[in-house]
Amino acid sequence: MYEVFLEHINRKVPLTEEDQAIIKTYLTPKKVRRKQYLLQEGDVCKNIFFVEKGALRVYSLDESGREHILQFALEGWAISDLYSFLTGEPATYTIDAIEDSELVMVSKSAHEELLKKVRSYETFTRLNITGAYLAMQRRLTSTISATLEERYEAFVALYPHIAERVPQHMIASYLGLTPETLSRVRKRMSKK
Amino acid sequence: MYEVFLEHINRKVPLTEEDQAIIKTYLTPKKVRRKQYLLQEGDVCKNIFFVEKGALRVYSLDESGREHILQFALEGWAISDLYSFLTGEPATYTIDAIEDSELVMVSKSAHEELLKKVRSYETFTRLNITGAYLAMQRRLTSTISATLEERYEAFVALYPHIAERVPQHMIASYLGLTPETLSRVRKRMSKK
DNA sequence: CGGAATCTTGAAAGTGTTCAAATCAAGTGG
DNA sequence: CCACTTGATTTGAACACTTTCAAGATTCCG
Repeated sequence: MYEVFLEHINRKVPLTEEDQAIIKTYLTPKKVRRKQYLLQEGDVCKNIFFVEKGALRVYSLDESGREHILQFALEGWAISDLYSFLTGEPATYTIDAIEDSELVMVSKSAHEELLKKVRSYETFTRLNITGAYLAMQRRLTSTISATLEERYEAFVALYPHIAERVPQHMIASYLGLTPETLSRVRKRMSKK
Repeated sequence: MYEVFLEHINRKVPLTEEDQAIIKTYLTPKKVRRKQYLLQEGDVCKNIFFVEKGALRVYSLDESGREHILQFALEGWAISDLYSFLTGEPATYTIDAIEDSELVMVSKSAHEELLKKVRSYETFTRLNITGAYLAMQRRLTSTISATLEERYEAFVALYPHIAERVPQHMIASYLGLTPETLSRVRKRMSKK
């Protein structure tokens, strides 16, 4: 158990056997079914989830009830409402499962102790958040300056596995446009 | 010298006198004039800059030569093309000074050594990037789901000091709209 | 003072959204 | 395994909003 997760850390920061043993004692496994909530807007986010298997999404809801997907997470990815997790404020995002999934949970107290006790865990956390920051930076730049075609193309090029597994209206939501528009964009593109 | 920078770290992670002394040996001061480049697209970004005084911006240029501002940086903020800095790839962003500014530079080798030698520096780096990540997440959510009025209002509420010191067309660029549109948005808002 | 940059305003063009309906695909229960 | 219900995707037409292009007004800085 926890192999996917530990292997994922190991790829970024080499872990000693001892580190691995310590880390394991702080982890909790969790299985969720398709459409099941992991976090609902308004609740406090008490965990970081690592995906061992399956697919999830984080999204916000606006006044008119529309969903805006902030992030997808497949195998090897981490998912959380980080602001709520760190501050204890109510979550502004909702997390649910797109497919039946198997997760590893790290609670807030576990996370804090691991940061203190296992330096490699802090380094892993730093590298992880740095990667997430850079990915989001690219996405923001593309959202602000690229055409719809380019944005959809860039998404498929960067996350082909997601495009295959996730319904189109969710990809539209991630890209910040309506399902109708994405359908038309795809049609325009297929004509070339 | 370096007081603003060290004080900024201290606010996030308490530093011992010894830590401070070590860190100081890795820093280099730099002054730049208004409109001066710190980094140009295509060059490799060799430093992280901390602003002690002044105002800077990071932006990308699209095919038609339009500027898209990714970030402003005032006193106490850090600025860099992090992807280029970390990977050694050519920068996709340009950095220049909006006002005459005083900076503290951390070179790549200095950054790496500090991460290894001074644990508080790694913790500071982790907290810093986490804060930047959360700020960008809010911005992305607002870009995708809010109206122009709301986005401009949120920007002014969050960064009043920037709105005062930076020309409007740069704020328009940051928000991802044309200067004309921002002018009209402001007019609409003032009528209420 | 004078030129450059900035901000504002107008009208036309372009682009994405909305709303409604049709088509297609998938999952469920009999 | 088929019939049925529900969800997802596509298409069309009218509409709303932002951009573009051009020009005028204002402010800033050398």
